[in-house]
Amino acid sequence: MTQTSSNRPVRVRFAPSPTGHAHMGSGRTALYDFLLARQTGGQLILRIEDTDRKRYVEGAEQELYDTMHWLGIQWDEGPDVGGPYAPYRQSDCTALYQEHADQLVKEGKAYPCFCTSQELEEGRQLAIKNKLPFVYSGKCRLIDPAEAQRRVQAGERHVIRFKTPKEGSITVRDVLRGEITVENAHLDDTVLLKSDGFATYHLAAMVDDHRMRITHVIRGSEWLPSLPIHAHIIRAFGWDEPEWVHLSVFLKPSGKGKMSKRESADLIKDGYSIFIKDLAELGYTPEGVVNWMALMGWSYDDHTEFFNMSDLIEKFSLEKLNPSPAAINFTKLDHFNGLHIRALMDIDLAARLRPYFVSAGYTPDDATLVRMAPLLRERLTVLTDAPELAGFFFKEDVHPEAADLVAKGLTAAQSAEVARRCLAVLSALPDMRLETAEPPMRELVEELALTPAQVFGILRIAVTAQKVSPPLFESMEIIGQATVLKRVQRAIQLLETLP
RNA sequence: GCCCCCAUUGUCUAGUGGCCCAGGACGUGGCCCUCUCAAGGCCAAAACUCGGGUUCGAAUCCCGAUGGGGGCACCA
Repeated sequence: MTQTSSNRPVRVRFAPSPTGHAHMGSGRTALYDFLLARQTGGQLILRIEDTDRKRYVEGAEQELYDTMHWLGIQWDEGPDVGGPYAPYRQSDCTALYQEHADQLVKEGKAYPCFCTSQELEEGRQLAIKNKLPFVYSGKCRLIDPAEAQRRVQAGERHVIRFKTPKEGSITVRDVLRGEITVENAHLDDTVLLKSDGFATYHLAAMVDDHRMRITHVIRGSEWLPSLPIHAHIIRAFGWDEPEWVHLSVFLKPSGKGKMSKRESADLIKDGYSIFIKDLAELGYTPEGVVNWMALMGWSYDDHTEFFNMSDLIEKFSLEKLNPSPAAINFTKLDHFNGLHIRALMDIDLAARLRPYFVSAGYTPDDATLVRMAPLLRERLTVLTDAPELAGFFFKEDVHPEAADLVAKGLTAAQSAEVARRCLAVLSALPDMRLETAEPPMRELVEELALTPAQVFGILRIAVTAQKVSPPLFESMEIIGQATVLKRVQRAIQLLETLP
């Protein structure tokens, strides 16, 4: 049985390679790791898997830390925070992996392989021709160990391969899928140590998971095919296996195939991205992103979908994970983001909006931002919507299109007259508060025998220069009487220029 | 080509033999509210891939087909 909620503390690890931006797939894995660790009072370990020097990207590690922290994920052990099982960066463990590989060679469970990549490629071609699995021929298994040892010591270029059993089968257990049995004949003699002396994932991850006392390995299902090999390696060392949890893959929004680089580029044009760093810049909140990611492949019950981090820590369970591939649904992200924006308090929303106004070129003051918050809250899908919707609050002057000031069903001259009547009413007011401004304006609408839409429409364009805006009277209250009157006067002038 | 995994509305899912002529959410359409836009409320359309079993009874169990996905590197 799986041990999860209300069970003993887990030790889980999030083990990314610093090869690029963190995407939602790794974000979701890290999230589940974090939730499980917190729920059980266990530990989350961050481990950097940088055994491939060719793919290493400078700065990726720092960006990863920033991204995870933005999401609200913290770890208990890692290269940046230390811990009892250091080092937490695999490039610092090269000697350790070599010792483990040597041990297997000495025990006859692994062997040096001197084949060149050209020979390997020929082997693959042969396999295609004979409709056989693409596995290594095992040619170097036949070399006498003493002879192999001599060649290694002579400095001949080689790798270390695992001696996978050729007979029988192996059964492994995945928490979401149950037992999986594979014929050993279909398994490869996997490379453990590369010719540059660095370990492959297969060796390094198994050694580290063991020495770091990892209880649950949560990773993407692209690892499922190599799970039997990993089990063989672990058993060769005589270690205990962790619980294996292979998460479903994400499909592109159409549901046809995995996300590709090209898809990602197209996505940005629509204001979406699979990279978490981009999501932050596009105006998504960590709460929205977390809620959305958590529900991709996991569910709680029939009617609860709104979760914050502490809800998730309480409710998450491995049992409710879904093994089938899931199409990414960005409109659902929009939905969750809107929900979480609406759950924000005024002061919090104001603080989050500030940088977006700044980068749009405005100089917002905090007091105004806080007063605007209740007006914007229900109208935002992403935080980046705010400057376009509410930039007029911070503009000295506003520049409406004259034609837009003409109300539906009225001429320019009639609209100008309406604007003048509005000006008269508004300038007679003691202040611009909603309670003082709205009643007389409603009376004016009746007196003119027009609709509220006509009169307030003219005013809206005059004051905001926008056809769509936050509620008019509340907005005028924030802008203040002097500015409102100035803008209405300007609108009258504009209307008078029209034929 | 070989191996593995998966399969409920357009999408994410609930559902573990009778409570299901299948529930929720997003999206879509309509209505209400309304100073615009949202938000909110109400309503609607929309699914158990197919074929065989097992059983009194199957979305649920078994087999097969089909479809989808993943993997087959000295990448992780």
